[in-house]
Amino acid sequence: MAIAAVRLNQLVETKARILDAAREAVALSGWKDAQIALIAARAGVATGSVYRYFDSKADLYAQVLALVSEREVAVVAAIVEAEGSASQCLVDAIYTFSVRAMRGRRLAYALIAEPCEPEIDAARLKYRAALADQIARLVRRGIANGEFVEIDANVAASCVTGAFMEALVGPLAPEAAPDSDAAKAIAQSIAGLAARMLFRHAAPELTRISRVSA
Amino acid sequence: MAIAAVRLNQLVETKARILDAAREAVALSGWKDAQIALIAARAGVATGSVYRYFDSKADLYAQVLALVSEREVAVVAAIVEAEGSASQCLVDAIYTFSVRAMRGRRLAYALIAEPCEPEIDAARLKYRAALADQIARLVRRGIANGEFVEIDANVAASCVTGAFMEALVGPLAPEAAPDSDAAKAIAQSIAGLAARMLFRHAAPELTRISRVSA
DNA sequence: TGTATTCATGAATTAAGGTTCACGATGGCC
DNA sequence: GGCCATCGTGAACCTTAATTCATGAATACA
Repeated sequence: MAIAAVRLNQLVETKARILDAAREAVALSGWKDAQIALIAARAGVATGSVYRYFDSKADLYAQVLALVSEREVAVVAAIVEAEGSASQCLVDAIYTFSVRAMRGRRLAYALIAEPCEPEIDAARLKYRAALADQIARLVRRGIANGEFVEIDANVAASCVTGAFMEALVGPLAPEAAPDSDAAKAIAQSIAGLAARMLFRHAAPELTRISRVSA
Repeated sequence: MAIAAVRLNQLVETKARILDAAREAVALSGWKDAQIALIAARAGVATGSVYRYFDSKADLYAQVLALVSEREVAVVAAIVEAEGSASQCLVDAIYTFSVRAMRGRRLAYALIAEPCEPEIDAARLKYRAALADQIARLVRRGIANGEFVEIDANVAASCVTGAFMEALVGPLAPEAAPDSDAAKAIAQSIAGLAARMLFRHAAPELTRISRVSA
């Protein structure tokens, strides 16, 4: 039984190594390297072995997406749950998400926006939806306590999510060194802008933030 | 020469018929029907004939995208150029774009959000960029005359474009119920919200708009 | 009318990876 | 140690459309 546990552990480790290899390949050069044969080589297993752990390529990448996304959604969820005004939580959530995305720029781009196969693209929608759900909760809280304008929470959450996502990865996405002051300023701009959509009263601190980024 | 002109005309017509067939196929059932053989049959020509007019499948759909998109960008551009406050132009532009998109839901969904082949997806970026460019011009105008907060125009345009595009995806999705009254209300919500990001002073009329959609 | 050129055809070819599978190796169990 | 179940292997197989091309028809022009 003790030995069986070791064996099981190896299975889990191999699966993890394949997932890691897949994530790394995408983080390094995007979806063009997301080929089973390449991933297998990178993970140090045979092509066929990948199919001992995953039903299909789509299944593999759905799990890669889940792995990375769940962490990000959890981070945002924690901020959403935090004490403080809905306005502040909203700005914090977007700012934090943005900074984290900029840190893993290539991977974030791949997971959010890079053209990829339809099947993988479809899996991304779940991630986006999960993120928008967190924002929607915050929006409801802000509306309930009068901080935000009264508006359909789902539409508002879509707008907010779309705004910061597009600004982060869109064609006009700013290129700045991760963790640099410039990157932080951009994240602040984005967070400030996106959150402004909902504020019932203009946020005085935004002016300062916008000056920093200008 | 007169006969040669007729012949030339037929060539142009055939090309147009193929483009139309491609657009209609996508408008009817999305990218899964975007196959050369199907398009050819729909246009009443042989499969190979498509390649007399287009270099490749990607080329064909790039032209379909251009055809449809240029019209939409032109509509937005006209509104951007129009008299009036930048705020009003911005709301009008987004509202009009949204209403037009909802009118041709299936096509708009395919052109904006539906998972599709990477090569076609890449072509969509040009459209998005062209649209964002129009918004950016408006943002600069609004900043210049003091209507909008002072912020990097490209970041702001990305946020605005991302906001209304993302918000449209849900309502445009084939599974969403088409309802034109609700569509107008949603378009108003989206336009009001997205524009609010930039307003220096809260727009009093948004409250009314938000009530309509709530 | 003869001939060259262009255009249309659609079955056959290609391409590119995902997926399978027959076989060998390894570990667990008695 | 012998046997069974599981896992690893990677070359061969498939699948799915895009793309090509040899052939024939139609047209322009002399």
